[in-house]
Amino acid sequence: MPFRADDAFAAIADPHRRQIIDLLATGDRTAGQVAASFAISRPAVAKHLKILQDQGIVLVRRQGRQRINRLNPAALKPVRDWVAQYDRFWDQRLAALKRQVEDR
Amino acid sequence: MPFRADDAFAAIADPHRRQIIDLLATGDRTAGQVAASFAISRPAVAKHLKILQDQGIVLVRRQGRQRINRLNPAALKPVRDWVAQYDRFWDQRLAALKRQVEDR
DNA sequence: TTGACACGTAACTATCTGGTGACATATAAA
DNA sequence: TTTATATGTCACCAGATAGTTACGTGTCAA
Repeated sequence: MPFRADDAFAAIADPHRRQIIDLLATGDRTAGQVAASFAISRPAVAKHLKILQDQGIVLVRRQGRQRINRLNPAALKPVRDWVAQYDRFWDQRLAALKRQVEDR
Repeated sequence: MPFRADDAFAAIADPHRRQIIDLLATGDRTAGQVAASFAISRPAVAKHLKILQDQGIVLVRRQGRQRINRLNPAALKPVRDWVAQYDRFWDQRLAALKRQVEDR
């Protein structure tokens, strides 16, 4: 049984999708604008966008015949939290500070 | 051209591999011990371990006929750093503190 | 040396994935 | 209404992935 790519971890596994996220971090973009930034075809980008949308990482609002994509970084929190477990292994000081902040 | 799963992001995309990482975080384990913790076959686990080893996320030392696997969380840093870019979106305060620490 | 054990590595299969081109739909403009 | 634009979606393909069983290799014990 192969695993289903249905979580945030799988969503960010693809380099193109990470690039899309990084691009949207600089500002909202229509699907066409996003596609124009990549060498792959528009349908390929649309698929990536859909996967990101399904995970809530990208939110869409319609504006006329355009669909404006907006980054929702909060959806990355599961990934961030999982990885943050291991912060202490490479940065004790930072982890200690972080715990202080979070426990407050 | 499909993407090659050859980075840390792809390595942690599989739920089994994250479980292996979480298991090794509690202590070193032989390949057999790791395999015993999962419903999938031993070769399947061996493959996952190899992928993690190739990324440096898991280190191996031989001890007689055993191969002891040890977690090397520092190899997760690329993931952590990428995700951390977006910390500020959901926790301004924490991000500010972090920058203070890191810039020092 | 013989056998058991721990482990890695084929070889193979089913399924998922990312990609493409062609087509459908909906909105804006002429 | 007609045409152009923006976008989503379908059908399909090649390659990657995760899983299996079978087998090979090296090490310890009797």
